[in-house]
Amino acid sequence: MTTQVKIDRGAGIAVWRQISEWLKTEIAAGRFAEGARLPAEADIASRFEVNRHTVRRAIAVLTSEGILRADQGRGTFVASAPISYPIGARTRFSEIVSGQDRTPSGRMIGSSVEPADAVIAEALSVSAGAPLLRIETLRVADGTPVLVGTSWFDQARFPGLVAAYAETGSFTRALELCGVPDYTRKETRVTAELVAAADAALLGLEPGQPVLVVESVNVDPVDAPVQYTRTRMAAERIQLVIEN
Amino acid sequence: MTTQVKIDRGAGIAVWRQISEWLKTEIAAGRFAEGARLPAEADIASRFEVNRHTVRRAIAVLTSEGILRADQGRGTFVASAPISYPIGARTRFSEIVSGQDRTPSGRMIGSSVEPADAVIAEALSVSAGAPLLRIETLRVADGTPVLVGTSWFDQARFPGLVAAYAETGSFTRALELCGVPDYTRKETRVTAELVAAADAALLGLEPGQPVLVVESVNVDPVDAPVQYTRTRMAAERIQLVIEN
DNA sequence: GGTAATTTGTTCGTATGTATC
DNA sequence: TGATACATACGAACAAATTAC
Repeated sequence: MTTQVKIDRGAGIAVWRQISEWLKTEIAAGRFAEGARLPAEADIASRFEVNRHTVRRAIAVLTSEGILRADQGRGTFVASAPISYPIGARTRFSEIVSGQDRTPSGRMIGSSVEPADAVIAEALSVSAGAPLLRIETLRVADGTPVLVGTSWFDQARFPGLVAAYAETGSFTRALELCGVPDYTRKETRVTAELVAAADAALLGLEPGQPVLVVESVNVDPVDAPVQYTRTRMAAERIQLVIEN
Repeated sequence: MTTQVKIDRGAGIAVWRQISEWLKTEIAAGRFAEGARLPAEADIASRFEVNRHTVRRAIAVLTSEGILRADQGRGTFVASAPISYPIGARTRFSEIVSGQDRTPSGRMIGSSVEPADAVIAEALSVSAGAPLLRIETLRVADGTPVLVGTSWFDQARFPGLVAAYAETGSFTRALELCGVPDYTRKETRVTAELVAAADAALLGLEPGQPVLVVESVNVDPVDAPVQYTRTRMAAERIQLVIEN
């Protein structure tokens, strides 16, 4: 049963908007399944007796909202549902992703040693200017890049961390090797920004798209700060979930 | 004492980037206080012996990051720190804002009755298509618009809610009048999007700026869903804080 | 209230360095 | 080596908004 919707011209609502609303409700109602291909633009156009450009405009706004995904030459598809990313004391990327029947992976983009700026020094309880390890990582779920993260560690405390991370590919295990048996997330701050050029390339995002920026501090069992992380997440592919 | 910094040409780092880093560290070090006016572009340009365009580019990246704020004719200012918005079971806008020595206010933008779409019906445990009250609000802190929220309620359960909200200006008190003595936040989902045109006008944002989108469900003391809210927050003015 | 000075915003044009093929 | 594309940097002039006198 497809809802019979007519275009209402001269109703003060642009035709492209009426079509985009129709598409939205069809998708929300599940009549176009996740990942399904939409009818060709020409078919939608003839169904509503409008020009194909009108349909294109309707589709364009939904792609910019991340609801649709248009691949040149292949067609337009209902975007896959965003990954739900629970924010809690024991957030671990790989566990979250595998819990949603997706395959996680990740790799180190780079690492360096740099002096602590005022904000990070405060968060890690080191003096400003103290040398910090910086590790840049890219996390992927089911082949789609989802987030890039920058983590800072006190170099004096964890001299062997970069090697340990390069070997294990996991902060949890790398920190174990460096004598931190467990860690928990203490505070999390969330904002949104426009994607930086370098991140856009890594995440496969168009410039001008929004990213969620999550800054958090991980502490060891005795509550000493261990890791400061700034994560940029492709907003259209992820949804943070806070349970109360 | 202002740090003496020289521009290093031919060092592989663009001049505009060196200036933007310099500005960033000056601000982080507190040498330009929050709300303070920066030297005029022309002055910074002559201080570093570069073109004004070069300074403008440095300033542009910092405005896009929300660190600076440029007003034509007035000058360029260090942006005020974002409001910290704790997400918890008892989140109340007015308490959060007054707790940070800012003056909260708000007004109702509009209200209507509309049939429940699939997602909201599920969240509010009503059948799809059931009539819902939709209330649109704008929240302001210290004269700056911070967020626009759309809330949905089951009309059958709260027929007098719009009037109660219009009178009290508070969901807490309006729900009290409708027989809900207290409510708590059950689940919160966070994403980011580009601001919609209508919201941009309300929030005083440029089109193309990111907004944090927070969707949440409030439940009454017996855990029945009462209110579904979709809030759009000016990302540059707010920071969500999740304590663990 | 009017005017000039100040400051950011916009649009031309020109030249140079850098990376890629 | 040359051709090309792109980002960077400079210069000049003017528009638009705000402030100071």
